[in-house]
Amino acid sequence: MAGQNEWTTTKGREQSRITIGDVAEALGISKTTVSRAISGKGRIGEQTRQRVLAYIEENNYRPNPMAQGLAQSKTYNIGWVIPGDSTITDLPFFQRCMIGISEVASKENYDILISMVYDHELEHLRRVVENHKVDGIILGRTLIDDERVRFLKEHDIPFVVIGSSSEPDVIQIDNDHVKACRELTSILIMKGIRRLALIGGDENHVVNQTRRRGFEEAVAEQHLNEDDVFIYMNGETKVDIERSVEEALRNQVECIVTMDDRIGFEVINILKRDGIQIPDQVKLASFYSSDLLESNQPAVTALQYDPKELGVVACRTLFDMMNARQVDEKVLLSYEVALRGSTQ
Amino acid sequence: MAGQNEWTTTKGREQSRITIGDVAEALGISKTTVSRAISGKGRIGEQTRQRVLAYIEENNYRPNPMAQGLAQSKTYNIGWVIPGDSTITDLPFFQRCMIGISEVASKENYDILISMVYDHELEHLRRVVENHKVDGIILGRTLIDDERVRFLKEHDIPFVVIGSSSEPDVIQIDNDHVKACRELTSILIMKGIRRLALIGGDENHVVNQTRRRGFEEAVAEQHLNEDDVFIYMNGETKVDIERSVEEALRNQVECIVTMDDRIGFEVINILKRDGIQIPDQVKLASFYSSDLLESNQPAVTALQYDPKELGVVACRTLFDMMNARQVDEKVLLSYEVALRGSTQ
DNA sequence: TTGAAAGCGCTAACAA
DNA sequence: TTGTTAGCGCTTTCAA
Repeated sequence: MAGQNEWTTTKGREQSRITIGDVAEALGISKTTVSRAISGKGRIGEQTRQRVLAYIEENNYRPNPMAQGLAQSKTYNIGWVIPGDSTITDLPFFQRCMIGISEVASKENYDILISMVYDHELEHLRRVVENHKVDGIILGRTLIDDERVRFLKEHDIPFVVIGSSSEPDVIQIDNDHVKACRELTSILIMKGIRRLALIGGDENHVVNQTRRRGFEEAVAEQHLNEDDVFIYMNGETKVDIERSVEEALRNQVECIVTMDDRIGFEVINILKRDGIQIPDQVKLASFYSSDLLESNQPAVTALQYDPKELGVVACRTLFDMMNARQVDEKVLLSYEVALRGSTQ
Repeated sequence: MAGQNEWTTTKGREQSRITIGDVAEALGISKTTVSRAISGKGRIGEQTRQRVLAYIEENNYRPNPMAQGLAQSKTYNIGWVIPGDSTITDLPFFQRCMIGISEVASKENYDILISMVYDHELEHLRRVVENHKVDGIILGRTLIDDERVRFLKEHDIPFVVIGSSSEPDVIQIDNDHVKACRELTSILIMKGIRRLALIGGDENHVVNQTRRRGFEEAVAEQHLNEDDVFIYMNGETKVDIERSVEEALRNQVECIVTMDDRIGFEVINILKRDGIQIPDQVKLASFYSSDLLESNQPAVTALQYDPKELGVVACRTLFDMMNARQVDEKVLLSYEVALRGSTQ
């Protein structure tokens, strides 16, 4: 347990590092030429280019990103900001987004600087931005009134948001929640369901508002009786959800729709506990799917999105912005409705 | 949906940036002096120091980390590597570790470069290391035979591992799993339990091996009959776990011990489904706790660790290494045994 | 206690 | 097509 260990100094390591100057000297050409061979910018003879590339490959030379950064005012990092209060259910979503981001970023030789920031606690975000540690930022979940968004707008750094924002002039990548929720709800109604409840989470999250809107639009379009529809928001704790479920059942709804997988999962547990059969006694659907719901018995009808694709598109868009290309203010990705046993 | 948007060029933004030269000029002193005031290195008059600091504060000047980096061969980034195949149950653990890491790193003006790497797919890790994007690395979960560890050792970059490694000369920060598992197991035995089963996960994870060892040591110390003890490893899927539980029950164990919260949770679901009462018909304990187990009815007896503290210690240790200070090869953090209703 | 000057490794005008 | 020459913004000898 107590072995001691000492480290070579930084200097010791760095000595081994080969620079663009070394390459140039070895090849009897100038640094500029080497630089051009690497970057592809500027004219250069195909022959020299190959020679340089070959040498570089062989001696596995790598440009020093710090030096590149200093010369080009670039960091080769993008910031990935997720909420500090992420729960276990958010995490897999962010993880998959990140896989997409990472994939795109890697191709451009960029890395991901991660930053967890709590609402109203921008300290870390501020550091990253003011220290110019990143060239652009991707923001995870957004709130209705998001300080982070406002902060970034003020600082005039390229950023995109995964999710939707109520703030104007913010580049957003999101799934088409309104349309998706409208479609799923409509399908349920067309299946003959006449009384239904929606149980949702924090009203301050843009996504929850959006889902609610989709639900309500379907209800209106399908001319459902308003008295047959029950909406319970802010289902944060188990107790909240329990109360909502009870009330929904008391109101004899035929189907409970939950806004996300966490709530869906809680509802399942409550129903199981009380011995209420899905879908025989009450049907269940969710506006967001996950393993938890898919592997349930019966599997739960739900909307399916592709978080990784969100990450990919967000990152591409961010690069467009960083390169001063035009981008759409809002991109909406598609979704799938997965009808499963819980609404049979 | 289709608003167009264009971005100011990098140049436009950078113009506003104030440099150490500007500060020096404004104050009528040299860049060197300003640099000294900021870094605290070298002699400098208290008066000038204050004057510089005040000016900097007022005009909120920030040193350009790229330039600092280039001059000092530092990146001011540390790498945080987590397995690409992390599951929903791993994520909260990593998240909390990261909070601890971030806390320590921030104080040293460091940021976190995150990298998800899959087993046998070191590409991204290689990029980060070979491009010298980080000054040191913290590795998340470790495997018995970990390619990442070997890769990092070869590259002679400071790194620490959260968890344990079978590889020699690797700096490790971990909880004292052996002792913890031995203690919990002993307590169970001393409570009078004579037949018990252990259900564990992937045998290739160091942590699972370690937990098993603790369990076995307790069994030996307490002179339990070997025929009364059943160990089932590699409980990856629901089906695996189901089989283990069935077998354990057939063997009439009095208590099931699970290696982590995921398995514990599965066991709970199986027992509930089959109408087997905890703790009346069988007791349950887990070598790793989480919300899932704590909020269960009855709450599950389990070992409690503090992932954030792991992150804190890991990061501090890493800084020690980066500064060529001596560090212990292995640091073991403590734990708590939480006795709850499931073993009453 | 302060400053001048060189240099970190790379890019980009401008010349040739 | 290639090279020369200034920087990028900061640190760090070395000298004053």
